[in-house]
Amino acid sequence: MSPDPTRRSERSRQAILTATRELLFDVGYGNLTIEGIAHRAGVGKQTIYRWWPSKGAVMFESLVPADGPDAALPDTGDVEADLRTVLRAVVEQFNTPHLERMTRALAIEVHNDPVLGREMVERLLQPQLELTKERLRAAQRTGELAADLDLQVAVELLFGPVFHRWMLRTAPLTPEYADTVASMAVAAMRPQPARR
Amino acid sequence: MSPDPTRRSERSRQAILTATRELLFDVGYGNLTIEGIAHRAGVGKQTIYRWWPSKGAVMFESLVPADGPDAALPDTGDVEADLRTVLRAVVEQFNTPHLERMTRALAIEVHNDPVLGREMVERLLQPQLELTKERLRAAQRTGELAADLDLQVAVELLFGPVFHRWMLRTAPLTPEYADTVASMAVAAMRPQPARR
Amino acid sequence: MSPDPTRRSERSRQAILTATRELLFDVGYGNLTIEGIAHRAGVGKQTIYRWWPSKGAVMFESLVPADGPDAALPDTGDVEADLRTVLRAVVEQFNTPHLERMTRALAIEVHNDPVLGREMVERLLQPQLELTKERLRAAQRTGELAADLDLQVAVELLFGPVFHRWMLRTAPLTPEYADTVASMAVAAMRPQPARR
Amino acid sequence: MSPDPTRRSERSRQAILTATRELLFDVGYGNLTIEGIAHRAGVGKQTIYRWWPSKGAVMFESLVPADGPDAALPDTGDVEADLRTVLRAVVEQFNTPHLERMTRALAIEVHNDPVLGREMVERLLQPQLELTKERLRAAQRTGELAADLDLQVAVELLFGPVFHRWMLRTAPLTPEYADTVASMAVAAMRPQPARR
DNA sequence: CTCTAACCGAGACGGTACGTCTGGTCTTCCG
DNA sequence: CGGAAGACCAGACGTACCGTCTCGGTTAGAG
Repeated sequence: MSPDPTRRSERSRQAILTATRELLFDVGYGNLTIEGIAHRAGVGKQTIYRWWPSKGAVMFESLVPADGPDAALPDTGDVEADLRTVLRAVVEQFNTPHLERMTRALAIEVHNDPVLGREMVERLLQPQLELTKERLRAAQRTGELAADLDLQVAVELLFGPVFHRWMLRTAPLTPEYADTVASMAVAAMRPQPARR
Repeated sequence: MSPDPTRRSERSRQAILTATRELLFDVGYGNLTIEGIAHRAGVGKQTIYRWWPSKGAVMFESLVPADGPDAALPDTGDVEADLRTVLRAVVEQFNTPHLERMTRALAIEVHNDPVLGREMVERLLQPQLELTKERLRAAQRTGELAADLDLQVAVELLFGPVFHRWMLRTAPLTPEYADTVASMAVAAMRPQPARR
Repeated sequence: MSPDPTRRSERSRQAILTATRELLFDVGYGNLTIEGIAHRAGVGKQTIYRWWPSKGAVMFESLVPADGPDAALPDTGDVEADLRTVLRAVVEQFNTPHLERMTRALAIEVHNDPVLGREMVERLLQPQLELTKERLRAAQRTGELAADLDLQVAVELLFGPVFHRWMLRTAPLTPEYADTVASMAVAAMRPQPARR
Repeated sequence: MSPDPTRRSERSRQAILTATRELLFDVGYGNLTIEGIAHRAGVGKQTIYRWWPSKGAVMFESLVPADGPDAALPDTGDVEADLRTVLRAVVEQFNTPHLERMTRALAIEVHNDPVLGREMVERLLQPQLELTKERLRAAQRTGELAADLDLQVAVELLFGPVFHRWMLRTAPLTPEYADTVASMAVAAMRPQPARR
């Protein structure tokens, strides 16, 4: 029924993924076409349709990192400082033009196609969030952060504001902004003293 | 050069905007076409192209509320409670299927077209954020919140986590989640005691 | 439903028919493509599909003569001589390379598509046969040919052998062959003396 | 270089020819594809390309009769009667739907591919014509027909009209028509008395 | 009775063309 | 003269086949 993966040409696969990445930079996601990818990759259209169900799926796979195992976050003993470092990195990534293009393309596909979107989030985003959660867990153990903190909420408190500003372009994404968000989020995550 | 707006047929304009809204629900943004809108509205394509520069612009205008002046947020004297109410309303809106569809369509267009996106944000989002900021200002005056709080950061701390979870579908958007986010954000916004 | 012929662009129509004729000569019927016609004519594919149901229909229309009213056959008073003239003309036409190409293309379409084939035969062939029948009728009136001759059979007796040899390439099509066929066919069409 | 015929799988060969014949009836020549044949025959495409140069060649071979040596024509002593029998048989064959389909497929290929066409004519048609010529020769010996009759012309005079009517569908192919053509053709072939 | 070369089924590959759909522009005619 | 209607050029869509090319797995004849 579905094609035999052992017969698949790795050569063509790589050419398609590379061409997709290049075209994404050159012409943008809105002008990305299957025909364009096939032509640039020197490949028949059917070879794309045989292995991917949609344009979004090709783009997604073309952007999945070759995934060496993600390095753990730094742990200086000061969780707030470490999270500032993380958020500054995120902000920098959002400010890098070609990474921004790619990320917006992914975001559009997340909105367009829930199924594919879920996979993108799981494969591209969750591993990053997981690293952050790991650092937060360590901070819980040292008592820097509240023991009963919901870690999923915590990462959203950290990254949500940055996403919001990036997506909606309501203000510039600066390193200082990253610091502010990190500080405030950590403030909310610390063990709350008497209050309550 | 550009068409004379006094000659414009209000009848056609309304038909186009209504047809756009209906099609957005029926077929989704990805399958929304200018031809489809023209046909459903009983209008020539040229009439659309004459008055709007792009598909996104038509959609945007079709979704702009008839804008009675937005009511101010409630002020019970307890800013945290009031913000919980606000976030619960946002969550409910994100959980209403046809509003979700519309919002995702807008989000896609924000990513696609920065110029149009800016306008959308200004006309549809900023007024809502402004109301929230107003409530926060009141809370600053009563001393509930820190006097030096950056209000733009504050609203992002409130709405960012909800956007993040909605956009990426990482976990269900529940009223309890709204409460948690509101509480934590407010915790970060209160005057910080000795610390610092 | 079907397109409004009053809106039709005569410019495009002529460009398409001309391009079709040229391509028929250049690349042959087997390599004639709709895309090729559209490109050569500087026309969108849809403009072809809007007005013609098939490749054969375009080709057919491109080959229909601008039809000034066909001149009558010569009448020298000697029907056999006149028919030799006619058959020699047919043979010459079959021996002209680009006319042969066109005629074989038409023949293929006659076999392929009975409906279109019928129309081709009626519009392209029948008028020629009718002229011949007219000449035969005159010969019947002068007593040269049998009064009870079935004219449809008569024209088939004249042209059938030539078609046969042309189609099947069983032997060269020479003027002498035309003469022989004309003579024998006329012999069969003359009033048969005692016999009967 | 070219494949070793001793290794050829007779099983596959037969499966291909059978599948071709079946598909010719089922879907028609225009919709006959190599892939379809391969699939129906349970055979790889390469096995077809290895042994035949073109679709037409496969079809041709699939239609070549198993050729027991063709029986001679009847000889009742009355050449006109015998030829009526022959032409009635031809007419009947043209009126048999699946034989008609096959014959039109062959005709198309004759027009398309002169080289293959020549082979088709030689292998499928000429043997039949030869039998007819043999009968005509016998009639020449008995004096029924003119001694100087060109036999190639003679068979074309007999079969040409029938081909013409069949190909162009200008009128129904009836047994009476066969009789008429036979009678007139024979009239033209008899020794011409004084006339000329 | 192996060994090995060729054929075999299968089907992926780079391509071409199909017929359809939509985008954005241009043209015609109606009110 | 604006607007409905829709034809126009352009070109991407996803599908069907083309003819070539691997891939293992028989299979048959030479050693």
